[in-house]
Amino acid sequence: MRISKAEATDSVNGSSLPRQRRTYSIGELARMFEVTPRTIRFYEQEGLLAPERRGQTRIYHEKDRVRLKLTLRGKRLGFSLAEIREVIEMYDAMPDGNARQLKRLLEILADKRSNMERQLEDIRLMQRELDDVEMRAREVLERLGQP
Amino acid sequence: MRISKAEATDSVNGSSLPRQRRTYSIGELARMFEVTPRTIRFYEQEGLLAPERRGQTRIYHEKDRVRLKLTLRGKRLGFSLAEIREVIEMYDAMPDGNARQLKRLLEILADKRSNMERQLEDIRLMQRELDDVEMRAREVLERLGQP
DNA sequence: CAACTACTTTACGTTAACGTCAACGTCGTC
DNA sequence: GACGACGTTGACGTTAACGTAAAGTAGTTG
Repeated sequence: MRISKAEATDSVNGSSLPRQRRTYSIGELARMFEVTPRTIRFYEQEGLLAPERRGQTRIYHEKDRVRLKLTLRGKRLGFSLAEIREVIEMYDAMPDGNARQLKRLLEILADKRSNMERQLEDIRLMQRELDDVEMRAREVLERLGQP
Repeated sequence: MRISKAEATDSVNGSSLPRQRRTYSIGELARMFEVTPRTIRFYEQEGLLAPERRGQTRIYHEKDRVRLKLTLRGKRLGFSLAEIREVIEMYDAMPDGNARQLKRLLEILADKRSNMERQLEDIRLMQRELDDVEMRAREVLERLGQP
């Protein structure tokens, strides 16, 4: 569990200004999200990214950046790369997806939802624990005469 | 990311009724929390649990059960066993803890807190994504004439 | 008492998610 | 034209968190 901070502001699809012709090198992207190039290449190998190529070199567009962002967010929520890929793949296949696939997608989404409900509850409970522990710790500190 | 459900209701320390003389075998505990005995032994080996012994056999009390519960909750929130152990250890050492240790504990707690703040935000964002994807999926299904 | 069942230790295997290192190509620039 | 920064592809190493299999013990049940 890293504690990154940047993650470049930008909404996911509500792009009002199509000043989008920006591209990124693997290094830029890596610094942006505080990961290593190795990580990004690994995600590609796992089917989470599919950047353009100029010769050997990878060229990343906005779409790729957004995917990477979603991937990292998913990771922080404890999803495996395989799970994330599954959703991404289905999302991409959506416009022409058959009914069976779409229903499967809805299932997965429902699953992730309940997962997050549980996490919300876990967080609430955990916060109480932390409150409790912190209170006790402060009490002891008090008794030690050290504010 | 498993989707368990049980996790035996019971508050963490607000025990109004001290009908506490219940103990558990490793198997009982395992079924309770839907983990394997192996997992529980592993947690002990990693210093997260320290059950009583009757001969060779492990005997778990309420205290151990609560610890296990907190451990699993921590895991679902993405904490490593090492992190969880650190907090548990400091918590146990609290009554006679020196000021330095206590301040360190408060630091760790603050860290976990900010971690969870971020997770809350991640969850909100992720829920929006899911809403979005689900909407699109339903639209396509609609167009296929299959409610 | 034999067969279960649940428990134990020891030890090696496995998986995910990268890290690390080698060996090489390609720019820009001093 | 040598240097440094950045990129590439293998390929092997590493860590966390268990799984799995072997081999033994302890209680109880028909």
